Formats: sequence, structure tokens, C-alpha cells
Amino acid sequence: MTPQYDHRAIEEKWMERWKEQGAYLSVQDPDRPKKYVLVMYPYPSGPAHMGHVANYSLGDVLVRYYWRTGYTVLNPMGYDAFGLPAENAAISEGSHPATWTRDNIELISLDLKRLGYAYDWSREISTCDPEYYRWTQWFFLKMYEMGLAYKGDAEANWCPSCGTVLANEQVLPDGSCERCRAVVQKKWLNQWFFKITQYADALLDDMELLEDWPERVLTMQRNWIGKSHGAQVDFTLESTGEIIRVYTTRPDTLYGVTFFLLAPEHPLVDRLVEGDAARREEVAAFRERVGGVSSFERTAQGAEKDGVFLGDYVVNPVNGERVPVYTANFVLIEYGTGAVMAVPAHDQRDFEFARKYDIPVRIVIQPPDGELSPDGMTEAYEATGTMVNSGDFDGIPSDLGFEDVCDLLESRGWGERAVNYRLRDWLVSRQRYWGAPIPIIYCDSCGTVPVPEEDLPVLLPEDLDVRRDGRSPLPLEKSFYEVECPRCGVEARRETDTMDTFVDSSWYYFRFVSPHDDDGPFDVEDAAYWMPVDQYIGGIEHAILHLMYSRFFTKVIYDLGLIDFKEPFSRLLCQGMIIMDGAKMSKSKGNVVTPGDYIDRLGADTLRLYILFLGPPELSKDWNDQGVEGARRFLSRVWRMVQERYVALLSQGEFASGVDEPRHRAMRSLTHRTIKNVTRDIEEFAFNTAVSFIMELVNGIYHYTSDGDVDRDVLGEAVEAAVNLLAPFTPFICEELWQALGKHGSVHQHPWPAFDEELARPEEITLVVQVNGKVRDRIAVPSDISEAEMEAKALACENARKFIALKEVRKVIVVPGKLVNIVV
RNA sequence: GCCGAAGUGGCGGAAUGGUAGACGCGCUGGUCUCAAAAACCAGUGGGGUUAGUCCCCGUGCCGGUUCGAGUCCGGCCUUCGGCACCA
Repeated sequence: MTPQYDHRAIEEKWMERWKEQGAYLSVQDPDRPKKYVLVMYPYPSGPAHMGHVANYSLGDVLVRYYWRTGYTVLNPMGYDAFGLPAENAAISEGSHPATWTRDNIELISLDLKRLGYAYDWSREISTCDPEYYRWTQWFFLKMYEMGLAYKGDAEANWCPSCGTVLANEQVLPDGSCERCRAVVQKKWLNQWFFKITQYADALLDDMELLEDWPERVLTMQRNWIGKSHGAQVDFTLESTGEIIRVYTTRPDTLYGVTFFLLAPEHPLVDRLVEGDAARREEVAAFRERVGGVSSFERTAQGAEKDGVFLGDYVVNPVNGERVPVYTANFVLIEYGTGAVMAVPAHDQRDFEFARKYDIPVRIVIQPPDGELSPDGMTEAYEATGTMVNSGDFDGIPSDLGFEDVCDLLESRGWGERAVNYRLRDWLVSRQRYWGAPIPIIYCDSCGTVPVPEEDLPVLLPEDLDVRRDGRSPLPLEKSFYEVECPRCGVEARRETDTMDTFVDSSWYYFRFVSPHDDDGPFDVEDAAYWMPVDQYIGGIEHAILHLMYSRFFTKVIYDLGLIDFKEPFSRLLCQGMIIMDGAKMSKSKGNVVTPGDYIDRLGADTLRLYILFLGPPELSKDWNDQGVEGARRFLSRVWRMVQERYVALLSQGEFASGVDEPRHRAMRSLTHRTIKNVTRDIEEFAFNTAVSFIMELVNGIYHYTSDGDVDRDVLGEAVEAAVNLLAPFTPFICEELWQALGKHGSVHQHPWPAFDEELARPEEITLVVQVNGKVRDRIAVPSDISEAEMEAKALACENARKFIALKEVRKVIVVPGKLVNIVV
């Protein structure tokens, strides 16, 4: 053992040795329960960053802890390796997405290895590997067979200068293209979708199974799905007599309809103004304003209401009234039916529209307190109340009226109860190169033909030039798109769109259970053994998309009959961000610190320890450079503790014996209390306080060995516990110290230390004496003191007496083992 | 606007309704040294003080419940995240 803590030598040595020993391979073991711990795999855009360290260190503590408490553990790692950044980097750096991606995988995997994470590297996967995306394509085919993948028209973000569709995330808040800053347009394109809406209710209802998910994530998903209850109502167009159906969540306000709205894209709009040149022009100008160039402003906050009267009327089924039909900017074609009954008195948007275009406002709900009048209103009244101006329903509470009106609609055939969702189908096509090709062939005579399973994978040609303008080279590559129709053999054309990378990541946790399986996406029995993931860890930024897509995929896989569970992640922990000086680390702010630098200078153990000590996992954590030095100082202190305070004493043989004496007993008590506290805190993910307790133990050992006799066994127990407890946090130094303590085998395979409840209880406690709730004295007493004795001691102590003085003691409250409050 | 989280020393953060500020950073003093660094030891919320194992104040603000509130309840303020015309 060297006198100085040499992190470089230790970490290099154990990194090599663990690798040689295959120390962290996962094995199925019928004698032990299993844990599948998974931290969201990274997108390889360069070396590891601090967010990775925070996430993966957290998972690693759990894995090492589970190992030592009797579990067999699956802890894999892989790369989310398809995606747009690779293409952009390739364009700006003149490289190739494949090269760029694989180079970055090298960089980040080296960092992950240097950080000592206990992954089973034999299970490493990359989503850009044909052996992986072959099965991504297989899932697409299954979805197609099940009717869950379909091609339909969608309004997509189109960048005219890049000539491609953009994902929503690639459009900046001002509606411009992330890469070229051109104004993004909405364009109707024929695209592939996954029918996630078919699973909307399952996604909602199965949240019951997710007891160990953060409530905020469930709330976000619930809002995203946006299920609402209401009714569909049929209005009749006056001119032609045709039915226009609307969806409303407020059938109780049906008598308050004073106008009617169509989305600008609604096909009826053109027909209504067909014969009227002036109106046609008005509509054209309106469309130019709302949809033509950028529809971002239209949906931006507080946008001005805008619309055009279409010259026609509809008839309200419940009261026979005719109301004018408008088209309006705030009506969305994709939600409900694209047509809206407008009730200005009780809907804020309708209210604003009515005021602008001078449309009457009719009150049909009166609030419980006070009376509204149409002229006096400055905003819509959207809450419940008593129905008025509503025919036979007058006087009924509106929440009951909701049901009564629905009954009326259903009995007369005017409409019916209905539910609606905000969730829309998942658009999975991307006009991109660096992604998994969609396994579809278009044939002039057979139509849309899926690629036969045995022809998978549809290989993404990796020898293509990525064009400078950012467009995918696939539609220009004859050798790629020219194929024979698998059905009739004539010349056909291959789909040249690739899949959204969220498809890749929606099932990667299944692949880990059998990463080399050639017969299917995963081995059913291996999945039955390892799945579901017991503990999933990742950033809160994936609260909706990745986590919901994965839940959707799992339900599809369930319906395919491959698994018998419906939710992939039993327990979820969402990490906060690492920030610096109050801001997210980013290159533009120049406040990026790189893990690699710290590993070199201070060691991986120091970095891991510091980042775990920084604060509770779910909150964001402020990086502080001086704090890292502190973590390093602590590890040096642990190093010297073992060397100077234990190993050196052993060789000198300077020991007393006296286990039962108070100072020895106090040391043992601290040791056992620390084991208890650290164990509990790891179970609760309170890693920052777990580290604090270990620090206190180390401080205690320094005191114990500084100021009196030392018992060999008492000291040995304490030092051993410290190394044991610290091992999941800082695996390298602890493995080295374990050897220095003369132990055989790896500390990471050593059973987790047990504690003695009796010893963990301190012999002496501090009795707090309060008078009227204010602390007046503290008395050291034995921990097994009775309540009566506590009261007696409290009443007798001088400081308390001073405050009691001549007043009468009215009440004494005794909290066993803690405090006495004297009320006067 | 709606939903969610959070406001505690100079800083990161601890506190099953029961000693507010554990642990760490920083700072101050001491030991060691020719000196410095490192290390070790001690101190460190603010104010007062007869200097006492003393007193007062103190967890964003205002009220309430309780013997006792950072913690529970009601009402505000601020910050951060998510969603945002979803009928």
C-alpha cells in the first residue's frame, strides 16, 4: 500500500482486472431473486458529460448494492446510435454519420469504463447495428400486420430550404429551422403512423400499475393523453340540410350556442363560399394569415381571434335556432371533428370571438353567487351553476344537466355521449438518412407490400454521401430503392423514409435480455426471467415521449403474446439536471465541465462520490469545483485512515483490549448505526445522506484512534464497515483497500454488512428539556431511561426551574427517548 | 393561463410534528514547518451579553391548528420545469 492515494494506478489496475475476470456478467440464477436495473442509454454525441455521470453513478450504486444483498442483476449498456445530430455533424465536419457515431461510441464507452460502471459489456448494443435495426423493422412489420402501422396524410413541419420534414424538436420556438433558420412551413404529406391512439385508454388505465413512478410523470402523461368526456351533437346546415357533427365537453351549455365554427382546413369551408367570389377572396386572405406561411403564430399564446363569416347557418337541434357559420383561426382540424359549437357566455375563446365580431352572448349557466348579464360580462363564465334559458332544463344544476341533455340527444337521435383524446397517432416517417429504413415496397400492381420477414434487415447503405443540403441520399440511390416486388416480381420502389429514432428506443430494454438472439427481437424465456425492468433511471426530459412510446410498445408486445406483463418499468427514478452557476451546462454558455478531465486529475471515484453527494437525485444539482476537491480530500482521508490508523497499528501491535468500556462500546455503536443508516438510505435513494453517514464514521474512527486506547477488534470492525459501505460509491479505491485489509476476493462480491440493532442504539442520549416549547436545557441520560425518570430529571434541572419560577406546572409532555416539554 | 416541483447560513444541502442548520464546501484560529502547501485539531446563522452548560431573533410573506410547526391547514409572493386556444 502506497502512502499516498494514487488514483491513477489504482483505477487503471482494477479496470483491467475486472475486465479480465469478466466480473460483471449477468447470469440467470434460480437460487436468487433477480433485479434488472437500467439507466437510459446515451446518444453518443461525444465523450460522456456530467449528466451521464450523475445518472449512471446512481444506477451503479444500486447494482453493486443489490449484488451484495443476494440478487442476481442484469445491468446492461448500449447506444441510441441513429439520429439527426450525426447527419448534421457529418455535413458540417465532412465526415460520415456512421463514422462519426462509431467514433463517439468509442469515446463515451471509454469514459463509462473508466468510471468503473459494472455493466455486462457482453450485452452491448447499438441501434444502428443491422442486427439491432433488423428487429426494429420486424416490429414495424408486426404493427403493419396488426393494423397498427398505416400511411396517412399529415401536416408536417417542412423546411423548404433543407427540403425535408423536421421533427417538432427541430423547430425553434420562433418557427424557424434549427439548422438553416429558414421559416418552417406546414405541409401535407403522406406519412407512416403508429396507431398509439388505439391504446390511449390502456395507457391511461394501466397507470394504476405504476405505483413506484413519480406522480409528476404520470400527471404529465395523463395531460398529454388528454382524455375528455362530452357529447357529439349533430347540427344541420341550413342551405343543404347536411349534418355537421361537433364534439363538446359542455352539452349543458347547448342552449347557449350563438354561432358555429369550422377549422380553416375544414373541407366544407371551400364549398360554402364556392358561389360567392367576395367571400372566396376573404377566405383566401384569411387562410393566408393563419396557415399559409407559419402556423406557429396561430397557436402561439394569446393570439388574436380571427375569422370569416361563411354566409350560411346551422340549426341547433335542441331549440331549432339558426346560428351563423364562421371559420376561425383557433379551431383545430385535428381535434374532435374540426367543427365547434360556440357558446360565448361560457367559453373564453368563443367569448373573445363574439366580442370582436359583435355576435350575441346568451347566458345559460348562472353562477351560485350573483347573476351574470350579457352586457356586464368581461370574460366567459366557465364553471358550473344553474341552467337558465335552456327550455325544460331551467333551474337544474349544470352538472346534472350535462347528463340530462345527453339523454335528450340520445333519445332523439341528435347525438350521443363521446370521449375524446388530445393524444394523436405517432408519426414515425422521417425523410432522413441516418435511421432504420421502413421495410415497405410500393408496387404498381400490388400496391403497398411489406418486406417479407426473411428479407430483413433492409440494410441502410453506409457508403452514401450525405449531401451538403441535408437531404437524405436514399431517394437518389437506385441500388437502394430499385427492387423487385416480393409478390409479383415486377420492378417496384422501396420506401426511402426511415423511422423516428424514438422507435429504436421503444424496445431496446427487451433486446438486452438476449442481445445476440438471431431468431427474434428477444428470447421469450430470457424476457420472462429478466423483465420487467425493476428500476429504470433517466432524465425527466423523457417523461412523456420515450416513456409513453415504450409503454405503448410493451402493450403491443403483450398483444403479440410474447410477454405476460403490460408495463415495462416497475419503478422509475427521474434525475434532476446538473447545472452550473444556476444555469444548464451548455457550450454556448461556456460552462461545460468534462468528466474525462476530472477522471484524469482526481479520479473516477472522486467524481462519482462528489456527484452523488451533491444532493437528492431527483432535484437539479449545482456543480461546484471546490466541492470536488472536498470529495477527493475525503477519499485521501479514508486511504490514510486504513494505512496510518489500522494497517500500521496492526504491524506495531499496539492494542489494548476492552470491548465493554464506554469508548469502545461507543465506537461499535457508531459502526453499527452507520451500517443501519447507510443501508436504509441506499434503499431510499438518499445517496447524499448515505455518504454523509460514512463521513461521520470515518471522522469517528479518527477520533477513536487519536484520543485513547484502541481495541483491535473494535477498530477492525469499524474500518471494515467503512470500506464495505463506501464500495458501491467508489468501487476502485475500496477494492484496493479491501486487499490492504488482507481480505480475499472482491469487496463487490462480499455480502453486505449486517448490523446489530442493540449495538446501533447509543448508550447515552441527549434529553431536551423545554418550557412552553422553548429549549431550556439538554441533559445526557442513559438511552434506556423511563418516561417517569425523564419527567423527574426535567423538572429537577436548574435551567428549567428558572423558567418555571413560581408559575404552576399545568402539563408535562414526554416524548420517549427525546424530550420533555413543561407547560406553565 | 393551467399543471407540477421548490423557497432553510456565504454556498451545496440535513432534519418519522419534538435540539433548525447533520455532512461537505468556503472562511477564521491553532499544531507541525525556516516558510508555505498538505495534514491534523478547534471554531463558524444574526444580534445581545452580567461572558454563564446565558438571553433574544431566525427556515419566502400573512394568518391558523398544536404543549410544540421548516414540517400540517388556509391565503399570498418568488423561482424553476412541463403544457399551452384540445371545444
